[in-house]
Amino acid sequence: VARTRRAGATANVRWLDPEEERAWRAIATLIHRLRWALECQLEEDAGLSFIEYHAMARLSEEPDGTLRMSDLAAVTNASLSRLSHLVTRLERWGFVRRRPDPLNGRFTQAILTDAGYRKLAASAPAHVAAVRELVVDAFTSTELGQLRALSGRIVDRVDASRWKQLPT
Amino acid sequence: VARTRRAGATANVRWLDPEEERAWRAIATLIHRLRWALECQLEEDAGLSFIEYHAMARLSEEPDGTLRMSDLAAVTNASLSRLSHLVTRLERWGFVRRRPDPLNGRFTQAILTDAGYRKLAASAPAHVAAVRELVVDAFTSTELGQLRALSGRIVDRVDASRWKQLPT
DNA sequence: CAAGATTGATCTGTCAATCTTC
DNA sequence: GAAGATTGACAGATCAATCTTG
Repeated sequence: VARTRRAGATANVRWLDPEEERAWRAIATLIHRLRWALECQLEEDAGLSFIEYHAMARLSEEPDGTLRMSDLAAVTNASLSRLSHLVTRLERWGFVRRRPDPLNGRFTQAILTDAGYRKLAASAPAHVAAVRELVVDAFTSTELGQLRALSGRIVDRVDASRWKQLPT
Repeated sequence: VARTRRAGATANVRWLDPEEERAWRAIATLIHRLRWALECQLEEDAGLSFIEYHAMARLSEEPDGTLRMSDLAAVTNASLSRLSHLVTRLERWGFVRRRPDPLNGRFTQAILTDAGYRKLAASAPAHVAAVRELVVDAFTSTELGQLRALSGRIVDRVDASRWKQLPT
């Protein structure tokens, strides 16, 4: 992280010891490289970004392929503004369409089109294969459980922190 | 990931079972949210992005505060082009300066300035505190070791995959 | 007027093309 | 001519401001 003591930071900071430092670097590398690899895979194989793919995947899990923009933003960890730009793109490509929620005109529904379903169906196998290759198949089911638990603990910490908030 | 079977992807794909799916989602959430939280923390407390901070932190670890651009790119997981833009910014702010490597003019050295050291020293305590709060202090040292090992295994897989390559 | 959503300005990252040094 | 580095054009994300509906 920061072996900056010699630079004059003399405060009473609990610096990371070597063991902690190594663990932290491993995790920092993970969150960078794994993300990058999956972005590349989707870009190459499907011409979609990670978030575009996952937005469509989430829609496909709804019985009617429909979700409110604000709900979709929440499940994809995206800001509403980012999602709006992104859905504009997906709309231009014909994979999603938008309409005001009939039940409450303040909401906007994002709806996966038939072309969207087909795109997803064509893209999913390669993506799942990559997730297996890079993550799932690297572990026993016990280890996978550990990994899930440990990851969950960090995410809980984030949720409890002052940075839990996603952008506007 | 993609429960898209019903959308027509009938190929012989090994889809994720519920257990695997849950583990994968936990990791996918982790790599997104943790990164985001740390970006926010550094932005708020130091006005630096994650990668700007780490570029300076790596420089500070060298005895002379100096690293070749290509080496700095490698250790920060950045492309040379990204790093170049980024160092231009750091240079404008007075935290880093550049000069051709005296030993071999093809290389460019990035050098942390005194102002850069001071900036880092001022920024490090809050960042380390965040890393502790969100990650390190959430675990026993045994668990931290596990986390490091599990993360390392994924990174190894990425390195062995066709997506290991970083961009130009 | 508050919640949901969109838009436009701006900044950062990527990609391709270029420049320099050996 | 190839490795290291930079540059400029473009795509995508953020932030603040705005619009719309209840």
